[in-house]
Amino acid sequence: VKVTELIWLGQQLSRVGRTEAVRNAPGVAIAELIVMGDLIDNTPSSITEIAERTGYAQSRVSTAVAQIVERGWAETRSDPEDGRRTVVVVPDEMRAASRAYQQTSQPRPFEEILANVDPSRRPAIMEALQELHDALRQGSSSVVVEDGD
Amino acid sequence: VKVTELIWLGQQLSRVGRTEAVRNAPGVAIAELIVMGDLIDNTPSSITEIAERTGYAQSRVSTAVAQIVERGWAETRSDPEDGRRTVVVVPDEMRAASRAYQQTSQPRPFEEILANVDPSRRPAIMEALQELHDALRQGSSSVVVEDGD
DNA sequence: CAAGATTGAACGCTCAATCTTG
DNA sequence: CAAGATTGAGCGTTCAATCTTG
Repeated sequence: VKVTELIWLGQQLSRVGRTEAVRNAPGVAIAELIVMGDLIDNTPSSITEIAERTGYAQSRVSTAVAQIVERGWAETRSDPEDGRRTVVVVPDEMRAASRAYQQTSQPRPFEEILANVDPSRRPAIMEALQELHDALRQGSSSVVVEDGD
Repeated sequence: VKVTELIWLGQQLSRVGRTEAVRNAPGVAIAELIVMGDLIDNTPSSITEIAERTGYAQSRVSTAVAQIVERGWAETRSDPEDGRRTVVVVPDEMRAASRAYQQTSQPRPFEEILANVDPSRRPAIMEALQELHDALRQGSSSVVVEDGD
């Protein structure tokens, strides 16, 4: 894999995902969805923590969280131990909704990505993507919420 | 893999690659490098063909090619069969230089990506990325040049 | 007419700086 | 002082429209 291939591949993957996201949630910025996904998988977090995990700039996370709260998808509270920190809390209903969504419209973008892949190889590819995702995320020291149904 | 995870993963992959590319080729736009990589792997192509394969907008490819030619990395010729078409030709020396480059500085960005991956799984992950790349590219009907040394 | 060049608006992001406030 | 909000400049890209030219 060449460096340009890596860049290109990354662009295509996020492009396909982005197209799907825009279809399902028109008018919602991608950064908001990424932040929501991050919040769903983690314990209540400060702006800085979210920025570190997602890789977005602090200013971007700050505005994204503001929009998320405006949408009623999460709440912000003051950290009782450090009043300066804004802790973003996502209600469990959102986690449940997210899980429900996964089961219905999961296939679409992955079908597109795997269209030209040998069917017998598809599970291995998906598994590799998941591992890669988890490993990269781990690099940002995230704490995964074991989200018991 | 959730849709937001797909988008995030894609962003990280291209971000890591982009950082490496900027380090090695400061002042060169990413789109130029992607187009160069595309040209190296394909027979001489028109602007439209490059745009279809890379997924970049026609206007972006047009300006990127202009800059590439200015750098002396490729030449444009008129298609003898259709004077309207601009055929972009990359000299074999560039292919050789690209290959030489692969062998030297290949490791860097992939080290970073695979840092938190179980070492025994790394070959499988890299293989999966290559397959995925080739499959997605195939979707844009590219003609790979068998680049005999 | 179709291929490509060119240009300008819009978008989303980063970066950097500044302001507010525990 | 540090966390976060806010704002503006800069960058790269898409989109859409227009112009040029075989």
